[in-house]
Amino acid sequence: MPDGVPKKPSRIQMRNRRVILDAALNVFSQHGYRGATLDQIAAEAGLSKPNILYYFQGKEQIHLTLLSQLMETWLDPLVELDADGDPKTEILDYVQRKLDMARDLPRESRLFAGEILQGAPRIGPRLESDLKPLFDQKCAVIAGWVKAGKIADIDPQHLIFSIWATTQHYADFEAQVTVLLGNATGSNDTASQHLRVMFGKMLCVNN
Amino acid sequence: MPDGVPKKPSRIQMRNRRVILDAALNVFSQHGYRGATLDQIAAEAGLSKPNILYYFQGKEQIHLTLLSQLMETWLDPLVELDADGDPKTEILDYVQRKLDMARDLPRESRLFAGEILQGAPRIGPRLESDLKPLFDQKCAVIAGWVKAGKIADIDPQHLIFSIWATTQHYADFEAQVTVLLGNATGSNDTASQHLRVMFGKMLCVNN
DNA sequence: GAAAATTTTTACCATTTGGTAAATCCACGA
DNA sequence: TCGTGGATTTACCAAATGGTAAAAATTTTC
Repeated sequence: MPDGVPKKPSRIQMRNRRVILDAALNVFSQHGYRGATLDQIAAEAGLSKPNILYYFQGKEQIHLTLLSQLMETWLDPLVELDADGDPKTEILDYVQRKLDMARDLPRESRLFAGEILQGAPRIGPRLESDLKPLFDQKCAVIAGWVKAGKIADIDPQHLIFSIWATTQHYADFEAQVTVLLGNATGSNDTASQHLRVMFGKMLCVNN
Repeated sequence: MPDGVPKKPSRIQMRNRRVILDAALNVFSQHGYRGATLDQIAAEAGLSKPNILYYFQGKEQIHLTLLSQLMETWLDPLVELDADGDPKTEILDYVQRKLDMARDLPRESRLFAGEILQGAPRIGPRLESDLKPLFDQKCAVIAGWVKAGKIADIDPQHLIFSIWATTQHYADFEAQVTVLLGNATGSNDTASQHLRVMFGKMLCVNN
């Protein structure tokens, strides 16, 4: 059986892979792909550099692994958008899920933002193969709601862009947001409330 | 006069500084601070690396110079927001100016986004000193409009965040937008129309 | 408990990168 | 046209960086 079953990873392999990926997520999300170094990742993971390269083929593979894992998580909230649900509720719930994700997974949000910002040099293909089909499908769903007069006449594509932009903003531009809000108050769900009002009014059929 | 007047720069100095900064903007906006190299900048500028270091003290100074110059341009559209104008018009025009800037200066938008994404390590102080006062002032203006019942009851801070996020999205996430829109049609002002409708409905007092 | 397999460390290496010193080139005013 | 000061190149350098080979340590298996 010269190449058949990849052999299941040992406990120690599982643990160290997780530790390395978590450390790499910290470093990559903060410094970008080129700004991150294997030494930093190794230090953060509490392992030696050669030991890291025992678990991953190289720097690029670590980055790619992170992006791949992230892609699934990233699409989840949109997958859940249900064509058979109440249109306004479905969209507002989607906004909330996206905002929750930016809150709970800011490192992932920044990792993704950094990759796209640089022209998606590594994840580009998966945008086409994974993201675009889902995007087109959900745009069609929303277009159906518009045509049926269930929500206001709005361009589905740009609606989704606006949802992404406004929700991810709180993770990706956190440094700026923190400065401007004075980060004193528990302004946590002020954003949630604002976005709920904003998209709520936008979808309203009257006026 | 051992240190008084800095002496006015020659034509060749003016030209080369501009050339270098333009090249650096290309490289920094595409690869981030650490991802950019002096060799890349030199190649892009058509100069040798030591020659670049003849005009700037180092890599960091080039980056800082770009960010400083950018800061002014960046704040301009918000400065123009007039407390004495028609509230809805003022805000919608501001959205349009921001969107125009994302269209005309995508490199600058990405440079800024990259810096903030990494925690604003170099421009942080100027967020406090330059951006925050202006932000607070304009928030007060908008809050006044809200209190006077001239626009809907909306949180000024988060309104501005939403405007920044949605407009800059088209520059910062261009790689993604291009994939998802199929970049075929002249979808240039579809975004403008969408944002106009979106923020227009949001500010509407009725309902 | 010894052999086999896996994991970790030590000691490197080639390349890249930001930066410097000094020699050379060149424009331009006297 | 010649000298002078600014502009440019050549030849480097030390540190950092991604990565490797092989020995040593450790765990697992029989």
